[in-house]
Amino acid sequence: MPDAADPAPMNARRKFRREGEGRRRQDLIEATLDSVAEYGLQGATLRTIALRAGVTAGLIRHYFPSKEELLQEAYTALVGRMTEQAKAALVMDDASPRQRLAAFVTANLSAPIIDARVFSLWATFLGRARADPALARAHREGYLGFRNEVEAVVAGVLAAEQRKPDASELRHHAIAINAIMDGLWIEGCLAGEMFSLGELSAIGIKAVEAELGLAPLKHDPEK
Amino acid sequence: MPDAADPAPMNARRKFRREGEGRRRQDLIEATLDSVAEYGLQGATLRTIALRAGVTAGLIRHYFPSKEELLQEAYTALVGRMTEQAKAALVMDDASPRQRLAAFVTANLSAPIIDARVFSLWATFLGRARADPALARAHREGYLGFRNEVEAVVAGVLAAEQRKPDASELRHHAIAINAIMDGLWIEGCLAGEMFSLGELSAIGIKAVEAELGLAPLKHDPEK
DNA sequence: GGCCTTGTTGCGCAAGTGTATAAATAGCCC
DNA sequence: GGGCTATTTATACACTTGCGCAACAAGGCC
Repeated sequence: MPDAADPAPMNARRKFRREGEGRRRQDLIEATLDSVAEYGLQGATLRTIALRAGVTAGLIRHYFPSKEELLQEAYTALVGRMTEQAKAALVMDDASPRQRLAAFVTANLSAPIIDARVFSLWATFLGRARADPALARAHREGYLGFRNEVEAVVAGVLAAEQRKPDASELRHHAIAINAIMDGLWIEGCLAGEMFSLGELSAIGIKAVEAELGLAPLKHDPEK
Repeated sequence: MPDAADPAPMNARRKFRREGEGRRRQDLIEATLDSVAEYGLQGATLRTIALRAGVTAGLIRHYFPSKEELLQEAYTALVGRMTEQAKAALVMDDASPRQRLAAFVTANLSAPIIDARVFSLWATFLGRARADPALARAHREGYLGFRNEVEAVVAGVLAAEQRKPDASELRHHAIAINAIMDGLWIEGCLAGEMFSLGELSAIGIKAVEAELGLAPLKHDPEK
């Protein structure tokens, strides 16, 4: 039976469910971030992304006019989530400024902010910032926003210590502390198993307090 | 005259010069780094790289068995050059330990180490470290090597101050100082125009000295 | 100067890419 | 329950990619 030309409905069309636009877009963005983290920008093809999202490639075009726009939105979502998590550690109103600072440092040097997948995404996208002004701008805004948060926390700590830093001094402290946290974040993401639990936080807190010239408070809480 | 089947030698074959293997490989690696920095890993195609190196794409296969090996060697070359430059600032034997430390910090926060192109490459490759064990290992070795340099310099400074830190304390200092320099390096590469000349070095030196608990030496060199 | 090695070119190929578009069907409205 | 429409699938297409291969010529050697 060579060419049976079987008209039987053996080739059934794939079943599918309709989803709301918000849900689909969110799923596609998440699948995009997953694919980029795993395969890089080159390996994150539309077909790979669609497969991970559980749809077919053509559908992506229905929600995003081009692949570039999808990547753009995915990066925006990533940056937004990162800054949101970072700031979340600051909503402890009943603590002393110094305690807030320590908690801020610790939060940014622990899960879920210390995360190899997020670091891969951060590095992958940032590698293209030099050639992509939109990426560069998105990063710049996120960076300055974060640094301003740091500066505000530092100002609170110094005020509680009766110190009156001028704007330049405050800016330098914020830049340095931001650098400390960035550097430790990278080390934690890339080689987390090299550090014992809480070690990075301890190093970070000590370094930040040294930068600010805070006397190390030991077992004696009374000065 | 439709199909003149012109056998005339109008299609001249491209002229070329033979180069030594070392020179060609080096040129190809440089062209690869340029392409990756400009177009990303996705845009750095064999044809793009060959064009920049002034050869045809096929030749690359003659020196590198696959594109992946070419990228691998390019990254190795990049890391090697970076660490080499970083260590170059340490070859000043006639300086005090503290001066050596300051010079080390300054060198790592100035050109040519502060460089947007190098940062793009660093980030691009590191973004794939999670999925590529070879990249991860290359980075790990470079990082540990650099941190050991830092630790050695720190040990020298503290010894000159009559201080006897234990291994754990020394390690923590090295991790923190490494983080400070990494963080400031990133900020300088990504947004160099936001900082005045020498500002990053000044911030870095102050932060490092604060981390080590060194008294800020002002106009009075005598203690 | 002619030969011989091999660095180098030029072209082809199969696989995979993003995009375009027509056909189908899921699910809401009445 | 029967249409209507927008979501989703499926397929086609032009193009690029990394790689393979055979012809070619540059330049050292005798």
